[in-house]
Amino acid sequence: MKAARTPDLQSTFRALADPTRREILVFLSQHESSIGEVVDQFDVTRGAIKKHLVILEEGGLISIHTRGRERINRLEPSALHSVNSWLQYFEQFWDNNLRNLKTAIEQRTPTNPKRKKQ
Amino acid sequence: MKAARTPDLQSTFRALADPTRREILVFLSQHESSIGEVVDQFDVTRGAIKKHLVILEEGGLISIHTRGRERINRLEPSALHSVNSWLQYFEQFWDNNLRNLKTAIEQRTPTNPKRKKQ
DNA sequence: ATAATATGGCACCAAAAGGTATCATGTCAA
DNA sequence: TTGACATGATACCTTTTGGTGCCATATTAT
Repeated sequence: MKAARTPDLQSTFRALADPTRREILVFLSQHESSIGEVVDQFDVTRGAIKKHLVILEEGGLISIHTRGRERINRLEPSALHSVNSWLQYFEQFWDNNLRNLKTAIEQRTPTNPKRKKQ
Repeated sequence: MKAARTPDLQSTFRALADPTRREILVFLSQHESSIGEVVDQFDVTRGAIKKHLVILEEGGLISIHTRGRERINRLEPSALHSVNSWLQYFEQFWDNNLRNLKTAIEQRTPTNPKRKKQ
């Protein structure tokens, strides 16, 4: 019994880097689909879609289930959790950024001679 | 006057897809740095780091400011906002997923002591 | 001015990525 | 059984990517 392997962050980010794959995810969020149904939505060959689906599965973003002669592709949104966690680290900075944005905007003078050298 | 151009989602996702670039972002979150200072942190040549920084800038994730003969690279966490927004669409699904996960987990061998938060 | 420093730019390279076409295999329906 | 259907698996191609090395240019320190 193969447990849904936990993908590393890299394979998930890699899977998300392609626009077609992100569109596939949106499509699958609306209804799980066979490969053929996915192919019908995009202007590339089945071979290309197949590759995308494999990469999405490697990234943990979908799961593929056999149903007769079809393979049903289902969104696995929990894989986005690790991405979200990674992003959350930066939230503190973008909060600061929003706070400082107002003062920083017109103040283009290099008032930051921070020079840390060990 | 060139406003900080709003990068499209694709260039941001693309910038995030490389592990070295993600590490650079973490490094820059701690202190803005010249190119040379970034180079010192990684085991690749300056040319490679330079390319990474350009891609990060294209993704809106950093800004590059000239200071004398140096180029100061500064984290621009606000670019992560668009990524975050994209992810948020899927939150509804992964909430469902969490809800179903609980029942799924209880029917299986506890292989994953991960806490769910939120 | 001159040398050291910091970076830009370019040519080049191997590997990965995205895509196609083709053939093979498993499954369903008649 | 047999053909149609859905997919798997390859081989192949082109472009992109991540990387290197080298030379040019702009600043800074002496």
